[in-house]
Amino acid sequence: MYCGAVATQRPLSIHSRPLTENQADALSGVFAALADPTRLRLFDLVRRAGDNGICSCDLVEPLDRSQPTISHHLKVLREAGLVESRKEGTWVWYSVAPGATDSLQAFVTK
Amino acid sequence: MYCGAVATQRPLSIHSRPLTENQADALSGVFAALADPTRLRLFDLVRRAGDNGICSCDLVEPLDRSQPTISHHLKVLREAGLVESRKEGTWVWYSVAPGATDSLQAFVTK
DNA sequence: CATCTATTTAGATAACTGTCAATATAACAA
DNA sequence: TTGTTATATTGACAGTTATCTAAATAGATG
Repeated sequence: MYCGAVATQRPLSIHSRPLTENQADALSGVFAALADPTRLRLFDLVRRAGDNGICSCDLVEPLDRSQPTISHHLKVLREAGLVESRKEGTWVWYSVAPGATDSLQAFVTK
Repeated sequence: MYCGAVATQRPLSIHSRPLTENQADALSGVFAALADPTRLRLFDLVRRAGDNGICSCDLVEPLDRSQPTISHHLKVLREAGLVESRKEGTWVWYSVAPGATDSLQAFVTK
């Protein structure tokens, strides 16, 4: 068990502590939302669309997946807080949620 | 199919194009490595250890998982290019790989 | 060599996930 | 109302994964 480790290392930030179980659950959930290639490309496409967003109907063809599959992935992204949607008639427009990647940035750049 | 979308949005960077399938595969793999709470906490602990790294034996107890499970997760992190390991006697020391989070930062901050 | 310890590998299992076809729902239009 | 279109939900299935116990490997030390 003892391997001669010494406690001389300096924490990355004096204000932060190791991730708690709850923090890790929450943050890993956001990572998980982007851990699928189809979903990652979906998020990328939505992000490129800017403030107007992009119609769900325009996301099926470029990703070569069935419409239900795209719908499912968009739901995952939405529930992870990465995108938001607004309904307009029969169409649904997706755009990047405000602060979507804040938690990721905070973790990845610290 | 047609939903009245107009191509007025400006790309996030004139130098970047939508993620290709290959790019998405690669990048989502890195996200996947951090998409598990235990692995995320592992990476966090390794990162806090600084340049010296941290002995694998000191990662089992704080995460409350069996030693083989921790070994498995460290392998996943290593294969994702997030950590590197060096053997010292019977112990293995883990530290953050150089440029570990570069691809994540590039995607998340763009 | 024999033994002890740290780590990895193997095998098993339960849970989760990405996908599709089929169906349901919702909104518009005639 | 009837029909058409866009999206969501359901149910199924194959593949992946997180976890454990048990066993194997590797290195240190008598």
